[in-house]
Amino acid sequence: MVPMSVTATQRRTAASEAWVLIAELVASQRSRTMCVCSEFDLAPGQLHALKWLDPESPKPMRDLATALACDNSNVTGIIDRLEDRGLVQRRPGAHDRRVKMLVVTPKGQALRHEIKARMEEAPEPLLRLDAEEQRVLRDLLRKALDR
Amino acid sequence: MVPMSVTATQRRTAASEAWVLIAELVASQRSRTMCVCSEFDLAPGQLHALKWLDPESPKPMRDLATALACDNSNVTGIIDRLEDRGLVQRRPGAHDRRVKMLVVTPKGQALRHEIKARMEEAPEPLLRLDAEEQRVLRDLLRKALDR
DNA sequence: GACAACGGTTGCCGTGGTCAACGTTCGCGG
DNA sequence: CCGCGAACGTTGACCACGGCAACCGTTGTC
Repeated sequence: MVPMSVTATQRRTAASEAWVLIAELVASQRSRTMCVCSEFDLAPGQLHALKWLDPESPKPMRDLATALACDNSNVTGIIDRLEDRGLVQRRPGAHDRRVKMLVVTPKGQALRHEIKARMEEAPEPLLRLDAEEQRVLRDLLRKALDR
Repeated sequence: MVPMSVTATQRRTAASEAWVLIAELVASQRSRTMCVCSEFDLAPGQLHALKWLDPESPKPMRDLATALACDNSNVTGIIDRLEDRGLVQRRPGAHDRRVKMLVVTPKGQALRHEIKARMEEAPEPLLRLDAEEQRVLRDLLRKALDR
């Protein structure tokens, strides 16, 4: 076995354990997420796409595909359905006629706002921490994610 | 607006912000999860099922459906594919002949072990915290999840 | 013994994941 | 200026999974 410093070993272990717990927390909230989907009659992919889109500045479909970590062709279908509902609009790119920019309609913006509000509600396990602990947790995550 | 104590307001805000950051962290690791899936040539559902199954004690399909927060009929297909690969086995229930217990084969156990090892690797953002911060993060999550 | 309830399977349908192939557009080098 | 490769989006095919309804065999209860 390759020798490893004590601190390096501990670093990996604690972070790994934290990661497992995070995965567990998210998994335990899966049904709640699904509830939000059915509440707004949106499929998961459509929900994620609408949540990611920026009403302030239209984004090319390519960027959405990257954000969702999926194929380009996949985004076509998702946007098709969002467009059918009048939540999003395809608009030809200004400088590059290959790209299509995704514009969130007013109707889409309203729905997006509701969705975000519902999804940002903290799950029960986190609410069991006291105020100080919650702040510490938030700050650690901010630091890790470089915010 | 309904009056609310300062502490209650702060509680909700900090926990909610933490939750948003957690969602962001998990989303940023989606492509890595997909890599693990393709690495072992398993679809996401099959991977989660195999990960959840307990080689030590067979579980009824019903419990798996509950754990995956999905319909019973869905589990049938997932187990079909895992069984076709010889990773799990259906076994008639001992006391109740309606239920089928899911047994992980030796081959399935080996694969499960590999999968868990790969999925437990901490993502890069968490590794940027120092050892002490990682421990604090882990302990907070443990407390929240009641471990 | 009839009957509701439960576990699992099957069918159908919609969503979304991959991949290959295609049309349009862009940028670059000859 | 022309040609060529690369990029963006779409389409088609195929599979994995999500829900729902209907069904069968079993179980527990009245």
